[in-house]
Amino acid sequence: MLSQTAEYALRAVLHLAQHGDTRPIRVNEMADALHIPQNYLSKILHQLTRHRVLVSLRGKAGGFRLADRPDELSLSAIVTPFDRVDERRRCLLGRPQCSDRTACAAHTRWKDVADTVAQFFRETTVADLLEREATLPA
Amino acid sequence: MLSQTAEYALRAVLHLAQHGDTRPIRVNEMADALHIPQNYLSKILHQLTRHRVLVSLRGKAGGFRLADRPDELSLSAIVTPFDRVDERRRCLLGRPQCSDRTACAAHTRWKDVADTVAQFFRETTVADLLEREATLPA
DNA sequence: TCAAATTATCATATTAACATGATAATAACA
DNA sequence: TGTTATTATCATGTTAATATGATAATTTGA
Repeated sequence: MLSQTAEYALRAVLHLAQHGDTRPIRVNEMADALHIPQNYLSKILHQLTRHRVLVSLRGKAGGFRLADRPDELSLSAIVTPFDRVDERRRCLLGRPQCSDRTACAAHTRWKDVADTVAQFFRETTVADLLEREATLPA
Repeated sequence: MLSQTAEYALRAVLHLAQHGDTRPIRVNEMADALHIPQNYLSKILHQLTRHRVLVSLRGKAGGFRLADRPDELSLSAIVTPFDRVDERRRCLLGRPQCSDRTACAAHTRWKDVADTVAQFFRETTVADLLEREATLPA
């Protein structure tokens, strides 16, 4: 469903939301904690910074922080720099438009499914992902 | 959502369902009609034959036919040799099991979304895809 | 002002998906 | 029985995603 890269991005942002409220978190901290290749993660975090999902701080005591509150940050914002999960192609068969004579029953049903997926990413926030983590039994 | 390969498979099977009821259809016919590379399509059709979705006939007047009636053939059967859309990983974050303390609200919602997708492929048949093609205005 | 710690960037390697080209195996039929 | 048309298979090439390694730029603080 998601590329490796987008999944890394999600996991990294989630880590920041959980641990980054008092100080910036360094790439290598995250890479170690999440088992993601360090230089690869570095580029992903840089991308997220360019898309204003994160803020980066260089030099000593540097690292990354969330640019916004977790409840303001949708999964879509995190993922679209890598996977464009919103402008996902609607037609299962890759036909340019589904309004021609191929707009069959199944195509309509497929559009519903694709919309469900897109809506999930648009409407779910990082805060939603964290919400229950603490309250469930370990 | 689907790999290029799986999409080719779907389109080829659909073509067979529409045109293959009287005689087998050759690879090059399909490749031309659907704009799919011929040798690549050849391997895809071979795979589908090994998975008993198609039947192949060699030699003169050879080609491919559906192994079953269109209403017996699920999209899942066509796609899983290439994309395993059914045993899709449930956890968005790639965590091995979602029953641990990360089984948050959003994870549950994600599982619903993933199930919706899986169900679509399981329950939609080739016949469903064809159903309305003829009855809609061109 | 310089050393250390960090992100940013450049160059390259690896792997898998996608694709092409050529040949072998098989079946039909003149 | 041999020729032709077809699928099956083997070998190779291309491209994009993933990953690694090295260096530059920036910031902090001694």
